[in-house]
Amino acid sequence: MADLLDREVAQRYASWFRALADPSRVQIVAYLARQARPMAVGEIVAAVGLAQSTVSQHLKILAEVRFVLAEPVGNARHYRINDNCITCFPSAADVVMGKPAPAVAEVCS
Amino acid sequence: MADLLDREVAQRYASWFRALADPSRVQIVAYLARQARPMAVGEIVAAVGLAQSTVSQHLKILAEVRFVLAEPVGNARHYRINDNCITCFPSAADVVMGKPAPAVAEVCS
DNA sequence: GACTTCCATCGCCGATCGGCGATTAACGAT
DNA sequence: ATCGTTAATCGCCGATCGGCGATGGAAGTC
Repeated sequence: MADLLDREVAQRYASWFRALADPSRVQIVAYLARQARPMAVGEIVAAVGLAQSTVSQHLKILAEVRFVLAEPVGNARHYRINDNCITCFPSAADVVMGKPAPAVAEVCS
Repeated sequence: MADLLDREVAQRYASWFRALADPSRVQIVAYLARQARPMAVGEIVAAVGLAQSTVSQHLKILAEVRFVLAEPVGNARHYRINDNCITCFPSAADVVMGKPAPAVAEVCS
């Protein structure tokens, strides 16, 4: 029981993985990660081909774990990838798979 | 729409993330990844402190995506981490976060 | 054979999920 | 003030999840 991953850490990582537990959300995050500029919701809707309300709900889930960040632009809202997650999320995957924690970065703010 | 991640790839990755979308399963995988030898179900039950049926169900989910492998040993069943996942799962996290696919390893058999 | 041990499976429960259409709210333009 | 436009929220649905106790089956022990 000594080398059992701390429950709070496990819970945080699980919340990250749960945010990507849906193929549409995986596509949205990967899509935003590949864009140079922040994208409006309508553009994401066009890209993934789901209803606007559905995409909005997915974006809310992704924003709650701060995988994506939003900024209001006039009438619209632009979403972009959170650069901190680009490094800290894969490192979480490393930790789960047994590699020693790579220094800091545990919390991607 | 061009740089939208392929749906099938997104689905496979989502199934991996969904397998770790629960803190108990994160603990189980991390636990097995840190063990030198395969562990019996009873040992895992003792480590995580859940009912035996619950742990067995979690192990089934983890085995379905081949994060863990099982081998019968006499009366018992020993579970161990799938070494292929140690590299291929974090690389999936990299792909989602926009890093170019690191060569092969896409499928951790 | 009878008995124990180990684990998978079943059935049940409340809770959460993923999808959608409809509505509401905020903003820009006229 | 009245329109469009954009996006968040609401309410509903069926489906899945996570937990448990109980049952069942396979392998070891006596």
